[in-house]
Amino acid sequence: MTEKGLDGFFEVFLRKESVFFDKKVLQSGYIPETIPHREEQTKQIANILAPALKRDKPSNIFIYGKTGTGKTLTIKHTTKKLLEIAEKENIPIRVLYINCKLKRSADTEYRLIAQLATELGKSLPATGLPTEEIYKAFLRAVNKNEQNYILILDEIDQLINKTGDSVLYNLTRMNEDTESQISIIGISNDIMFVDNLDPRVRSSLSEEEVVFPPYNALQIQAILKQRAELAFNKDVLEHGVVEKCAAYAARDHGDARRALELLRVAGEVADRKNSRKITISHIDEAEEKIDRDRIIDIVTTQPKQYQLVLYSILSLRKGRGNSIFTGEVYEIYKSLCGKTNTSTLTQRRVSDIISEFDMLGIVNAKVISKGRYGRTREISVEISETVLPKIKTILEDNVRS
DNA sequence: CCTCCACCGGAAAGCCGGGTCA
DNA sequence: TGACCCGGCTTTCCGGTGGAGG
Repeated sequence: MTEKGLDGFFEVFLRKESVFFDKKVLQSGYIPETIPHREEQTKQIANILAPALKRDKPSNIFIYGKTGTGKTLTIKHTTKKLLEIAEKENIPIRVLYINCKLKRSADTEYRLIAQLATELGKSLPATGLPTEEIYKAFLRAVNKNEQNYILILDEIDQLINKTGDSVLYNLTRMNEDTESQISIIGISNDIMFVDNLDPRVRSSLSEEEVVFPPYNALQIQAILKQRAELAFNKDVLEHGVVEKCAAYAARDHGDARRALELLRVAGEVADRKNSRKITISHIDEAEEKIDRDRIIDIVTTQPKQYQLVLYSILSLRKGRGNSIFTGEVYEIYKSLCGKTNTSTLTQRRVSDIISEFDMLGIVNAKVISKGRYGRTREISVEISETVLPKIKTILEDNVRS
């Protein structure tokens, strides 16, 4: 494209009609004014938190529900309203929201507490100090201005599974050492999570419990309609589009986030095709695109050793059907390491890497017994045929360099 | 019914690179 | 500078095991 052409391109782009009126509405950070089909939960949470306005300590809350059931949204919405009132009436309440899954920021005990302290204005080194020191700093920050603190720990199960429940124990016990009041709201999408907790921690964390059931197809439709109204220009949605989006999402446990993403991407597809309407076939394309992007993203961001392992699996796949075993993979992997001058990991480690691929859903590995011939994992590739060639080229390039 | 394969997968410990502090 | 801390990645060690074949 020549420079002139590029100017033209941008100009055309600017003038081009879009199906979107306000795309933000479909993005994940958007908090709508009302949350359909969550009235019950909103009310419960509001009831529990309200005492904070009278300077009492609200009970700790444990919230659970599958992904995309509106947990985070509802909590944010409710606390936002609470804060508005508090501000108007001059009541000191501080809400701290932490997502425990965020890598390198709140996924260990040290980092979580450091993050909390940082939010309260203490700047702390990201590493180096004893954990106890970090607690003290946090406590000092909390004590500095006496008030009610509401601590929201999103995806708390991730944190606890990794680091054990001592963090929660320490946090719940902190109230004894301070004049301020700290309430904890734990959000989890694993229902079993509480059962594995230390009984003391469990009883104090789940003084109150709020459950978010999955949405059904009709509810998802309502949500989509509410957002579509704001996000799109008039009359761009072809008949049946919302219904189809909802159906996709309802198919696996009513994940509203996915439904919204699907709708957004479908809009982008329509835009790219200069279509002034979003049609049902755009939905299909969007679904495929989301799937493809996800896998490519996962694969390309893996470290080199992982890519070597995956490449070994893929090269074993052709030729024979779906029965690849750990031992074979390891053999190929070893020779690949030799060829590319990479340090070779132990089989134990490679075995873990295969499990991780399994969890990411790009491979299916189940343990089987071949009787006399030992026990191993039977590995099959879960990448759809349409993306495989692309993945392979990416891997080949990366593996070589 | 027993054996024994070829791994699985938990626990612990080591190494490294990030850092603090006196 | 050296003692010490945290966290991520690996290695070492090792007990455990489903089921085909004897």
